[in-house]
Amino acid sequence: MSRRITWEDAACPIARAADVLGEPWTLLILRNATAGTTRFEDFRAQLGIADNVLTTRLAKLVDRGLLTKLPYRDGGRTRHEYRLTQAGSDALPVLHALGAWGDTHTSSENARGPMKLVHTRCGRLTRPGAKCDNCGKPLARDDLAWRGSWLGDGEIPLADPVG
Amino acid sequence: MSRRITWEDAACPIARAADVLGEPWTLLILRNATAGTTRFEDFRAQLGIADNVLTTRLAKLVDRGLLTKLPYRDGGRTRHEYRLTQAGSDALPVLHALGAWGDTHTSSENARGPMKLVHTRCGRLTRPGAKCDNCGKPLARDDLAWRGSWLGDGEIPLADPVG
DNA sequence: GACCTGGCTTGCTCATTGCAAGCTAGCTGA
DNA sequence: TCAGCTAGCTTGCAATGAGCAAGCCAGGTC
Repeated sequence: MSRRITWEDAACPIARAADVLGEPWTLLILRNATAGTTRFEDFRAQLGIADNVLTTRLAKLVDRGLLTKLPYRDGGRTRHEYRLTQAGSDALPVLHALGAWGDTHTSSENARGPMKLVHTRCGRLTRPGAKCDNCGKPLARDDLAWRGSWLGDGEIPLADPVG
Repeated sequence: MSRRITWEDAACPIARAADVLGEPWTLLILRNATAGTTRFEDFRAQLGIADNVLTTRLAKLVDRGLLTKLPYRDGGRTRHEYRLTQAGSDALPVLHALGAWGDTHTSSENARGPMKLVHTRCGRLTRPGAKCDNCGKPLARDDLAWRGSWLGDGEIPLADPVG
């Protein structure tokens, strides 16, 4: 027997979080969802993930409540998109903590400087946290954007959760 | 071919971090190392991880600089222990972010309340951050302890990095 | 000398991954 | 009308990875 262990019912919240977020691909799917990706095909193309793995990962994220599957109109037909829920958008501090660690303790030839967080209300860079480093106002998710690194040179607003 | 993808050289720091931290078991090994576990046998017993998987995970963590392998005296003989490096201890915000998410968005019959962070200098609970919520002093790693959840009722000081 | 203990390694089996191909509903184009 | 396309899956196959059990080895103790 060799079924992979689950920590879904662990006493430790870190273990329960790692049960979803600690699988290969999941953190990157969440990263891209936070940057606004919603569609199967776009996740596939952006990540280079295999279709069947993407299918199972998206299903698990929906099952655990981080994403929700919503119908949308594409021309005259109905398709589905995966949108962040509140729980999914609440994983943002995890992504920022990972990004900070990665910036400090890893390097890559392909990296073009660290990933930056922009407070669009004042237009300046800030660290993640309760308030903007620059203007001191509370950092609402709607006023945040990512810049640099894998994103190219553009500024990417953080996706709103549904609901 | 089916070799698992590596994000070691990705442009994105989140991806580079996820390359190490996003593997099954790795976050839990780091959690236990932060709580003071240093020896192969203790990791094995505490986590219930298979020996060969533990071997490969520890090796990768050493290779990526999160742990270091140090000799120590056991009776008259030399053994080895795995100690957190600075890079390994800098992953603490990742663990706290995961814990916070897990506390908020997952539940378990086995959970006995959330995991808490104690500022041992003032003896009160605080949230992770730059300063203690209670006494306002800067939160040094040496003054922090975990309490509750998977740890039982005791208070566990956070392991010091070597170096 | 027999046994123990910590830290691996090896061998086996099943699960998961990567890849490629196929499938389906509903569109577009001719 | 009918081939072709597209998004989103599903299926099949080969290779890697996980879980388990057993074995190995050095340096102890009994």
